[in-house]
Amino acid sequence: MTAFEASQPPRVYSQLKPWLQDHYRSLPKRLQNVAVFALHNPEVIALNTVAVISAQAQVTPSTMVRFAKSIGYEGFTDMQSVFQESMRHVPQPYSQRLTELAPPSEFEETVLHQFSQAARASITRLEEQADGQAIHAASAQIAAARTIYLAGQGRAEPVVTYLHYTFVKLGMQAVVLDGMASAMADKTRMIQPDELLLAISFSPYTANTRELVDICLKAGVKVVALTDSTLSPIAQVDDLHLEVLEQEVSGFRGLSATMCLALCLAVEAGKRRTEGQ
Amino acid sequence: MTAFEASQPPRVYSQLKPWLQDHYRSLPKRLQNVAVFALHNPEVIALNTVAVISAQAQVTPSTMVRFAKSIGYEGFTDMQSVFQESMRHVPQPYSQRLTELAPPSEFEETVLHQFSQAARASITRLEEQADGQAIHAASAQIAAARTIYLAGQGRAEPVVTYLHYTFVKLGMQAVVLDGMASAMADKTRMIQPDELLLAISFSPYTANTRELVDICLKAGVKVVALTDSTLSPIAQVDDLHLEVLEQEVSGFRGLSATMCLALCLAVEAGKRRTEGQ
DNA sequence: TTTTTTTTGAAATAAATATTCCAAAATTGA
DNA sequence: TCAATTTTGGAATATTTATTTCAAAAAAAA
Repeated sequence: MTAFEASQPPRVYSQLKPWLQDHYRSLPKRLQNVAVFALHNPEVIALNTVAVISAQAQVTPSTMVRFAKSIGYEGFTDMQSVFQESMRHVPQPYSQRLTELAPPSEFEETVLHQFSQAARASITRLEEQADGQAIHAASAQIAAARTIYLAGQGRAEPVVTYLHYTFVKLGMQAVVLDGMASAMADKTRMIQPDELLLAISFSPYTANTRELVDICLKAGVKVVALTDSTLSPIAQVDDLHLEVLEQEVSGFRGLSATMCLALCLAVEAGKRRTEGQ
Repeated sequence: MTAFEASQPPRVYSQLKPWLQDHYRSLPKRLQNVAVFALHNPEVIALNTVAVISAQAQVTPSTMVRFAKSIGYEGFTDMQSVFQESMRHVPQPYSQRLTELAPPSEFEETVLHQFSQAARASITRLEEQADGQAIHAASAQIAAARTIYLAGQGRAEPVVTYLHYTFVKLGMQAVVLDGMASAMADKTRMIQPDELLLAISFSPYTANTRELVDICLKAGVKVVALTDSTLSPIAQVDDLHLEVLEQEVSGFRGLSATMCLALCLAVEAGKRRTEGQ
């Protein structure tokens, strides 16, 4: 028994978060990991057995029980009941919320509401209209490439950053093409035929990225493009391109659907590579 | 064993309802009651033990088990797993059985589907749980700042990039803090009291960003933090922080909801500034 | 470094939970 | 009505699941 015997642990999920936050720092490393896991996966804790949960959290069952006790509960079972409580009376997912139809009474539409709806609609649209074949082919080419070069500016740059992060995490070699326009062109000319350019470009289109695509195509380097419409200059050329269109809200376009597609593409490619195919 | 040995019972909740309706009339009276109870209280079945459930349904535990068997399941435990499935927001990749509904179509679409669903769920969660007051206060502080400094590494870096892009587009001065840890600290020490640090940090947490936050707080510089949970080291300090949690799919977290919140924050701040308030 | 303390995982144990069995009750068919 | 059949509940059993224990490993202190 370590501590926290004085005050009782919370019996409702909403109070559990601050409680955990208070005690987090005084926990050992492994138990801190469990704390993070618990807050991030409440539904897993609510619905599974210690064995299953601890496997997912990458700890042993003992650690799971220990965690429950060290934050004040009688045991795992006791703690689990609090997580289960959070799932009761929760609006069920199978009650399909029609995205566009949402706001019933609340006349006051918050900005967050607007952007959320736009994001959800964009993702739904991506899901429905995405070219499965194209994603298939693109991930295969990415998986086959020795090095992945990433190009994109402006609104596409966060996508490049995210893809770079994800590829590296997956153990794939990825390089971001940045710097001055001329320097980027120079770097691009060094790309080998067994490597690949993944170009991301959105409206308003900059000539720069198109230029890099042209250089690669001339040199026989494979190119995969990610754009917001076939009107994009880099989709003109007859090569592999994926399309994702973000819904606009008062002149602003988000990146929610784009990020979703990017992650999907990266993971798919990573999977393909580890499968050796 | 009474019947239904020929065709297998459904493994997903959505198919369970019609299945139950089909077999309802051929069940004994007491088991019919249980069937009605099950359809009306799926969450009770998902979250409790036979003893508790059968008490609520006003039958004995034996009857509960018999019911599960008579509609084709191996036992109560087997049937319960189907009810639990209905409560998970995202179909778990670890879920053993893809047997029943495993789509013979393209596998790629399934992966996209998973990530899309996770993204939508995350956005919905953000919308429901977001602290409107906190967003309000954060955007006000950002609007008031002469210059906005952005810090974030790893998975947070794309968010930094996107915010920088958006702020600049809105005509607000924004600076990305990057480079070596020591250089970042030096830059941070130059931040003035009428400026602001917008720090983004996700699990697994790096000490670095926390350090920058500490420097600012000591110097009396306003800090707004964006994290994935209150366990984040930068949420520990008593200052303004926003929370956004991305649903995980086979170990990968997207950025869809985060990007949505980031855009919201930036636009809200921009609006506030042009309104001169 | 060495010692002491804390933390951790594997195996053993305890507790609970689901399942089976069987006799009693209810239902059905003559 | 009475016998045959089905259905049901309670108790016994088997299985699963949580918990505890203890020695090894790791971390902290000396």
